[in-house]
Amino acid sequence: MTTPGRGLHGRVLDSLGPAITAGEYPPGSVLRTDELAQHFEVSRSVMREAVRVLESMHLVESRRRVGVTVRPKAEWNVYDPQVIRWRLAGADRPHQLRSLTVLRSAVEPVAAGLAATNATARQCAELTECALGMVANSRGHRLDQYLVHDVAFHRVVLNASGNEMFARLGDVVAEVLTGRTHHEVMFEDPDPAAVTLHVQVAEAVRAGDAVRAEELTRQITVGALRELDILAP
Amino acid sequence: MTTPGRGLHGRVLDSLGPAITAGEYPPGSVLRTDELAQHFEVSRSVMREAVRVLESMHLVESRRRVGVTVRPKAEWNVYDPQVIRWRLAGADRPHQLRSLTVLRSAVEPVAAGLAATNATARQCAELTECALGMVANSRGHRLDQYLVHDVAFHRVVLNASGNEMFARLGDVVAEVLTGRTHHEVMFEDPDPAAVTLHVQVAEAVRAGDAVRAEELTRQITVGALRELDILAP
DNA sequence: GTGATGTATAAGTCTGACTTTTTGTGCCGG
DNA sequence: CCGGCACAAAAAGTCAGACTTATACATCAC
Repeated sequence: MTTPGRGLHGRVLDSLGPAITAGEYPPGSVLRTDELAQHFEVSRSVMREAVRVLESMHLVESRRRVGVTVRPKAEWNVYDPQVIRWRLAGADRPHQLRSLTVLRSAVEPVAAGLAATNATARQCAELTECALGMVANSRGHRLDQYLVHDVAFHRVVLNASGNEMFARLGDVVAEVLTGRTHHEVMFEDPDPAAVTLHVQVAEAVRAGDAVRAEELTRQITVGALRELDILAP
Repeated sequence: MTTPGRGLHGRVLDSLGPAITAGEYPPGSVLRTDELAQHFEVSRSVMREAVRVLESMHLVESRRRVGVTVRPKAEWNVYDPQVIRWRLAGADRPHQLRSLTVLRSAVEPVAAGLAATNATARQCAELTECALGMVANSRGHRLDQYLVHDVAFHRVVLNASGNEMFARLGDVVAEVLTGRTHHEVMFEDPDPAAVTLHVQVAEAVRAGDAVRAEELTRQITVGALRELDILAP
């Protein structure tokens, strides 16, 4: 699904990044570049590049005469897609999934409202296409195909909003939806009400009805929150 | 305000990062590590570390036998605080400010609603303190002090939401508020209505009234959107 | 035209020596 | 006993150079 680490430093990151985000090295821990290089059997230059990347994600801080110290969780760049993937792959996956779903519930309705006024004809067409694809695969345990269209749907909405910050959350939403399907409720068919809501959102966007698109999307995200027991049913 | 680049590679980034985000090297441009190293008068190792960081921000892609190519804007990690700062310092500052304000308008109301149910007594106290500080400095061209309290206020709300993704947007909001004060309307005193709204939000959060806190904060963000002519007055 | 082969290129890797900053310590004087 | 100052050790930071590897592109055979 995700491109594995390019080059040696990438493979080091694939191993060290998840270890840090998983709390294997608790905040305040001090690592030394030379030891890490030995442990991963790479040269110091490669190790230094890996540390630089971790530093740019605010996962660690490198200081002279001290070493590489792990920063407190609150300072991590939690919007970095790489960090998100590492955390989703780790132990606090459920917690991460909740945080991201709450974020979705704030962003997606507003994005849908903007999409209603900004979407191009092409995007409207894609939207209805995705919605139809969801309908077509909503019964008979065709969850894989359903998921593909669901992800595409939300991606188009975020892109159509015309706001680059929203657009960049497409990957995040994709991860959340995929994670939910593959780990929570992969047995049953999707909620028919949710499917209907997606179709209606597509209609509202096409009709340019911002208020309606926003409200309908809010209902979709409310459903997502309920699934994770963040809201009472 | 922001920590300048630590070490040589940091100084290279301070120069190269803004150049890329400003479009000085348009997407698709190919740079070569050796040339860059010469240009910045640093060794290849230092240059490589800088490129690695840019790569982790998805600003560039490094491929063998090709060089370092600048990626299209749509792929940049626009949530990276460093990238945000670089862009705010550059030419498309107005555009960036708009995008971020729209993001605020989506996130902050929801965050305020959550804060109403999750804020600790300590946080409630801080909130009223900030609000009072805003009131005290809302007249007589004391914009600097007003700004300090305004930033602190929104930071507390985002932290009190209990959602780590929201909390991490504190820096972004701070940049937006600071940017607005220092470049848009720094002559006149702040809108009295906005000041009142902040006080009322503090009250609502303290009272645990989530719906009211959300609605009031929505009014604040609507005001921010109007200021940038994103919404009609 | 298509496919195999070769080659030049730029990134990737490694090593070792050297520099610089910073922390901690220990000595000395007060 | 304490405060400050100088010194030494430790770890990151920097550099230069040699070597390796992947790959785009051109060339050639069919």
